[in-house]
Amino acid sequence: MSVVINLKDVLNAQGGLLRSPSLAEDAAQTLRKMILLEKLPPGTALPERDLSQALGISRTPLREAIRLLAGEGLVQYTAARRPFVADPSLEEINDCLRILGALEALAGELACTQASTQQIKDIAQINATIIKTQGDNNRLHAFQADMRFHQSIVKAAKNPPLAETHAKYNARLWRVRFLSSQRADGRESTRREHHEIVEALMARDAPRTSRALKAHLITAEKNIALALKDGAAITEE
Amino acid sequence: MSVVINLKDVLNAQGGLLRSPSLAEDAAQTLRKMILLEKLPPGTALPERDLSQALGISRTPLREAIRLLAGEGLVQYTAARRPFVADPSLEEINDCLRILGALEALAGELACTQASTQQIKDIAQINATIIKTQGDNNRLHAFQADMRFHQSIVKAAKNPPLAETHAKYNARLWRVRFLSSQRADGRESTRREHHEIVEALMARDAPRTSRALKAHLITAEKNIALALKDGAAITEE
DNA sequence: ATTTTAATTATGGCATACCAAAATACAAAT
DNA sequence: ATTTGTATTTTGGTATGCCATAATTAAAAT
Repeated sequence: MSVVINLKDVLNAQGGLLRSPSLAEDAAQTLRKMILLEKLPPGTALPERDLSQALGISRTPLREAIRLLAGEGLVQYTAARRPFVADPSLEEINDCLRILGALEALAGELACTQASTQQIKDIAQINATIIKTQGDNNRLHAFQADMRFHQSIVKAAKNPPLAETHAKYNARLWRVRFLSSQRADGRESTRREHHEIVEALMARDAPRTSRALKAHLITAEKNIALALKDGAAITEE
Repeated sequence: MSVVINLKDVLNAQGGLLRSPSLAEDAAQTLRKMILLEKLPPGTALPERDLSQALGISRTPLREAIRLLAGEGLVQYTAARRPFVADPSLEEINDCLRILGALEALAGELACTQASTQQIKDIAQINATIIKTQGDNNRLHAFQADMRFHQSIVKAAKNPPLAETHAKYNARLWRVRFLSSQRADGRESTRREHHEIVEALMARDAPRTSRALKAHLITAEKNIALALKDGAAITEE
């Protein structure tokens, strides 16, 4: 062809400020969303050529995006190194939940000594919002608020690597946790446990906070097991 | 040129069985060793072209190798997205050690219920070997035995994601832990703490094992701080 | 009809070339 | 000598093409 246009420039001109510097990260974000919202259900093959064409980029950045997701555990490889959307068994999910529990317990412990009073206030504030929007029919918003609650605790621990690893396991478990959050079952116990967590944090009682968070994650484990039993939109192993 | 040789084939023919299926992973392993042994000291720039040429591969797999190491925290990026060997501050090291402590505590807890008696015997055996080779002058061997001790505990927990994340933080801390292990200081307390860990495991006492491992990592934190104070081969921040 | 085997196709791994932006070196001006 | 502006070089990001192998299909033999 005679005229070559640079996609990056075009998008930069159009999108204005909010452009990521890398197509790979953009693609990773897009694929992440598609996986979590089950546009790409567990088990789906992820051929480089098709996907890159679908996203309008070349194989190189798409490949990198898939590697990123693999690092997060959202994508796995077959023996022949073909990537597909991870399809974790209940056992694997529980393995991850226990890790998440340990990470959040540590975060809570650290937050008791590291968090500013403002940060603890913020955490309490987020929880208040969760309670207020309890009745809303928009489950996605409620769920995202819950995620913010946990993230703000981890952030208050002021341990960047911890925040990073926590975020990774969070992403990995996002789908099943969202699924589980859509059931009314655990809602009351969630409310109670959140309250206990906030109380413990405000008292800056590290062991108590740690215990409360660990217990909260065990409850989550139970609720997820129930949600998966019901089948819902989840593919069975 | 007229004759094109395929490097992969040549290496396969030469190296025999022990070939990794991917140049990227090979390169990652090579670079990992170079970083840990300080052939590539903290702060060293990692330009894609030079490195790929040095390793005899193209930029594509080298790039992927660097991304892998970045995922492990061994490599960081500048604002301009130029990779360099990570140069963690003492604070960052301590952040990681606390995470490692939480992970190993969880592993010990799980191992108490999940490990086979054979696995616990193996762990005790590894510790016996460590004690036996205490006086050896080959500190690298002694250190590697210590690593095996901790890894075998994590393995006994039978939680693959936990093992993976643990390995990652282990790699990230390998250099400083090795450095610290070369001092005689903490050797006696290490011996004592290892003993307590093994005892707790054999008793399958989960809280005790958890406590012992957490305490062991806190000791490590202290020893590392001392080792870094002395300067040694570590670049100051 | 079933199993084997051969041909074909699909797919990931790798090398290479080009581009834009960042870093650097250098020149000129003060 | 210091600073500022400009040219040059370096470097990471991306697209593309080729290759070897795995996956699949077709054919043939039993």
